Amino acid sequence: MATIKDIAQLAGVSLATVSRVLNNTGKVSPALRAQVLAAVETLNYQPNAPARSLRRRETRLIGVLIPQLNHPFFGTLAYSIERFLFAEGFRILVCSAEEDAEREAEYTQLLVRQRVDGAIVAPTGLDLKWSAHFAHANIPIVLIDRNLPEVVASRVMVDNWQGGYQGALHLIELGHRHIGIISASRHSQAMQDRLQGALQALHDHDVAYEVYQPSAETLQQYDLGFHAALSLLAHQPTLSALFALTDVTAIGAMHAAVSQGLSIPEQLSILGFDGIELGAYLIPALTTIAQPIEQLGCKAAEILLKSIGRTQTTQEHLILPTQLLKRASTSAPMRKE
Amino acid sequence: MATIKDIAQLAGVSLATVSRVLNNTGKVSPALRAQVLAAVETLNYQPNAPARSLRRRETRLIGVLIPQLNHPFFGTLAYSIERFLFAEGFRILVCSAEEDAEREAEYTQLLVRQRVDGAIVAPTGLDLKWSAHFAHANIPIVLIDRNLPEVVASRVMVDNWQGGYQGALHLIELGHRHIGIISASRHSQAMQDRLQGALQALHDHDVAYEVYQPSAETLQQYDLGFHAALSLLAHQPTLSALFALTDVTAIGAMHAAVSQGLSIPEQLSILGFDGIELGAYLIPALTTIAQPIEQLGCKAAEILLKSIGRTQTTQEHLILPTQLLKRASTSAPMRKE
DNA sequence: AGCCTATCTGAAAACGTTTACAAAAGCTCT
DNA sequence: AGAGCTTTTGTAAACGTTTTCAGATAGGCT
Repeated sequence: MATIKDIAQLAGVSLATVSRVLNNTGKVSPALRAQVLAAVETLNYQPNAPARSLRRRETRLIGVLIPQLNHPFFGTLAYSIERFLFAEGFRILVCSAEEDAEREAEYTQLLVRQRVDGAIVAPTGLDLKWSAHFAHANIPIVLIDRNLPEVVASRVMVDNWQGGYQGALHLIELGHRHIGIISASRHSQAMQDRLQGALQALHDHDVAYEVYQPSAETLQQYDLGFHAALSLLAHQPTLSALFALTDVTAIGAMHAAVSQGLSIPEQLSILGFDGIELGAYLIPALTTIAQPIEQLGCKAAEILLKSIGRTQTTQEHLILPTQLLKRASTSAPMRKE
Repeated sequence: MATIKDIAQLAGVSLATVSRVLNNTGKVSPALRAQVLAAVETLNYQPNAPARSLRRRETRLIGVLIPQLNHPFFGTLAYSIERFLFAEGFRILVCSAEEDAEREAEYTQLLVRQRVDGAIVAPTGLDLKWSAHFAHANIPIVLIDRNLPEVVASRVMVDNWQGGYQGALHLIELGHRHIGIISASRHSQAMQDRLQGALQALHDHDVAYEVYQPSAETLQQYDLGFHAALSLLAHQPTLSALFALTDVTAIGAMHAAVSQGLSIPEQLSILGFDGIELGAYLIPALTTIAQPIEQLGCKAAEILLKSIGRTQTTQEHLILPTQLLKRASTSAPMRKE
């Protein structure tokens, strides 16, 4: 691989001059500039990023730490971040913590060692070790999706409470009077907020409900939705709608309903939460409370970029609204006679 | 951030000694080792990866260049690669080319500049510029999923022809005697292989068929499946099964069939190809010819790692078999009277 | 010609590691 | 005590950039 030295030699100039034309910094005469450029061309020179990072003390690398890369929500998130940052000349290092605090901390150290210029992290929330690593290395971070009050950092979140309210309201307005709610996790703040929002709407309109809370954290979301729906439907035959606090959970619930011979939405309405793309592919397509995933990623990246370089920045807290995506899995309840 | 120098100072030893204990290389007395380790601990030292890369002339970074990160197939692929390489102490730099040759080439240069130790690439196939960049920089690559005969490199592929044959055979054995095939792209070698395999099976068993080939490349796979199914069903009312050469295309076809009031699989069987996870979530769950996605990623990573460091390696060509995932979207044709 | 400025160029020092080499220190033996 | 080892340690030179600083060159004046 050609280095700046080779170029200097071939062009008959000094290292400094080469560096200057490569970076468009300082003054260099048109003649020399042309020679250098020619040499760059013939040698097919590509600057050595590690060397440059070492000297410049910046890597133009951003760490993206998410709980699961293969989950459609986080996949889309990573994708939107990648797109935004690419345009700004940054690359991303994706790390999938697998919902495991150990792995999360390990990955964080890796990012620190890599000297990323910043990081966007959707924490597992199980542990805060990782944040100390970033803090100690003085690496700016932006929290995304999952709120952790203890961590001081900018954050961009979704208004989960409002989403929960909105979702429940949708079902109420359709005419449902007995609604099942399937929560996806007992410990996640986001889930609690969604649940509280939904409950508020139900109270406000004086509608009956049942809540299913998972006992253990270990279950996969799909299975959880499946079992939750089965259990709710068995014990509460008058339920006419299910509000699953996660799309994947909602899909599990859909399968459970079908397995019981119920038709959706005629006999049972099902509402999800997240707005992942695959929901649109289902039959019937899933009505859902959509998070602005793309925007979440872009805003986080934008805020992060602003805080890189600054020594002291104020923390921004951005809360984005959810949106009801009315598709085919919800409708007015069937009249029972 | 603490450097090796700070450690040396605090521990009262030389830089070389610190480096030696950090890397477990060379001999160092237990006493000094302990002092160094203590200093590392108190200073919370994290090695500077760029500096290390510069000196060692290796980055432990692997580029992963895929056409679309948000496509479930490639998302899963990236994920499986990430997992495998993490265990081996490598990180990945994911790049999503967006099915755009320009972007692909641009990303390649980026990876070269980053001095990745190797790359796994699923080429868009539109152009070969990228491969020249890697070759010139002497960076080993492994081709995955899409075969490009012109590129000299190891590759791990799926036996698309056999998958096509297997899929058609499945439908034939169910009793279908008039089968529609929806190809997803006219130019992709993989699609052609799948198509040829399917046609062979149809000829071998003397079964009638219709093929739909997209005219332009621009359509999204889902829309393509939708329109293809609509067109086939309109012109060929005796079709009892559709074989879509891509899962997402199959999903489009499913929606089209439902929109025509057909029930799946009773009135129309639908078979996909890829084995993406979301197929299992559909109702009815999609029967498909599954690619061993996880294995594809792991094997590619494994082969790549073997060739890093070696100056001259033989090229490996690995061809993995597909597998029929019998789910709910195919069945024997309904008897018509 | 001589001086002053403005412009351009190059030598050399950094950035944080690893490593070849040499120096030092500890042995064992005569 | 010193020779001849082996083991442990330190010094200094790389790796490929960027950047400071001083030096060179050229032009415009008197």
